[in-house]
Amino acid sequence: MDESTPRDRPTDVRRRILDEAARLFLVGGYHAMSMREIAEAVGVSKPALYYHFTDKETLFVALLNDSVAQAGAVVEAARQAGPGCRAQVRALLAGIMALSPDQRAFIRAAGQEMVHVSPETRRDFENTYYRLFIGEIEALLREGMARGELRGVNPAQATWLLLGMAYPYFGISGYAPPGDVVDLLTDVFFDGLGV
Amino acid sequence: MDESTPRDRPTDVRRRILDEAARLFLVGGYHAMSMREIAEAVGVSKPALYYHFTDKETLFVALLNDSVAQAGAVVEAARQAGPGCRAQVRALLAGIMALSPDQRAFIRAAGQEMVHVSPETRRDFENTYYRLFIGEIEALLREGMARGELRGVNPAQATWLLLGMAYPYFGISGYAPPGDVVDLLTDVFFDGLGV
DNA sequence: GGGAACTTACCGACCGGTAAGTAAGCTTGA
DNA sequence: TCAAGCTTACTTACCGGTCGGTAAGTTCCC
Repeated sequence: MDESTPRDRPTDVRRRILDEAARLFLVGGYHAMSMREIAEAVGVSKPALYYHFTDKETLFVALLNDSVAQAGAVVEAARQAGPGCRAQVRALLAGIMALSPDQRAFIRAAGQEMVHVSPETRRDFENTYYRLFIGEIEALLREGMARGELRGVNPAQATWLLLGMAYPYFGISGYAPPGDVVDLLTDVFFDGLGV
Repeated sequence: MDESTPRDRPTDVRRRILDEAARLFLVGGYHAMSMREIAEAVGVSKPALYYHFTDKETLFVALLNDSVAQAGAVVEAARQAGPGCRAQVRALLAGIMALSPDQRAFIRAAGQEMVHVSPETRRDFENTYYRLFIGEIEALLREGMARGELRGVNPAQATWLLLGMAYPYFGISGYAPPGDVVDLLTDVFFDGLGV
C-alpha cells in the first residue's frame, strides 16, 4: 500500500500537531503549549491549527483523551493477569512503570492543568477518567476484598493509597523508576514495612 | 502595643500582597497569579508590588519559603513525638492533615509550578526544601531502620513511599481528609493490607 | 530637606483567535 | 474530454486583550 503521496496526508499534520503540543505541554504545562509555538514546531501557520482543532482547549482535550486511553489499557491488561488481587496489582504497577517516563509525566501534569479548561470540559474529562481508569482499579480492588485478599479499608481509599504510592514515580519527565519498584510497592501495599 | 496607625504599616501591605498572591495561586497556578490581579485584590497599584518585591519570581519565592517553613515545622514536631518510628510517622501524618486544606494544596501545586521560575531559583528552593522537609523525614526513617523498626527498603524510597501515600490528601483546595486517615496510612505503611 | 511608600501613565512582547485570500485536487455535467 | 464549480488544506495579515515591568511624578512623615 502506497503511503507516500507528493502531498502530505492531512492526518499526518494532525498527528504532528498533537505530538508537538504534547512535547511543549511537558516542558511547561498548558500555558507553555502556545498555539504559535506548536505551529512553528510543526512547520505550518497558526490558522492551520484552527483548521484541525476548533480551539486550544479542544486540542488539549484530544491530548488528554489519548493519555487516558493508554492508562485504561494498562488497567485492562492488569485485569487479565489472573484472579489473584496481588498478581493484578503487581501487573498494574508493572504496566504503569512500563509506560514511557513522558507518558507518566503527562498523566501527572494533566490532572493539575485541568484548572485551565472550562468547567464543562473538565467534568466530561473527569467522567471519562473515572470510567476508564480510577473506577476500573477500584473494581479490581473491591473484587479482591470480596475474595478476602485485602482488609481494613474501603475500595476507594485503597485505590488512592495504591495510586499515591506509585505517584512519586510519575515525577519528572525523563526519569525512569528503579527496576525493583514494582515488587517494593506491591509488598508494601500488601505487607507493610513493619518488622 | 498599638497596632493601628492612621496609615497602614508597610508590613501590612506586604503581608496582604502575599496573602492575595497565595489565594490567586491556588485558583489557577503561577499564571493565574497576575501582578495586576494581586494589586487590585490588595487595593494598591501594580508598581506598589514592585516596591515590595523586585519581580514576580521574588514574590513567588517568598510564598514558597513561607510554605516550606510550615512544612518543616511539622516534621520537627513529629520528631519530638517519641523515639519510636511508628509514633513519629503517625505524628508526621497527623501534622500534615492538621494543616489547612489550602496549605496542603499549595504544597502540592508549588512543586508542579516550579517550572515557571528560573533554574537558579529552582535549585535554591529545592535545596531548602530538601534540607527542611524531605531530608528530615528521610533522617527520621533512617534512624527507625537503624533501630530495626523498619525493613526491606532504603530511607529515600521509604520517604517517597510515605509522602506518596499521603499525596492524594494534598489534593483539592478546600477538601478535608477523613478523620481516620492518619491511622489508616500509618497501619498500611507499617503493616500492609494483606490478610 | 529627604526618604519611604506609593501613584498615573505608559512600554514592548506575547497571547488566542479570525477575516480574507489561495493553490491544488476532486466532482460533475455538457 | 474538459472546463466549471466545489472542497480541502492551508496562507498572510491582522485584531483586541493581557502580560510583566518601568519612568517619572506625588504625598506624607521625620
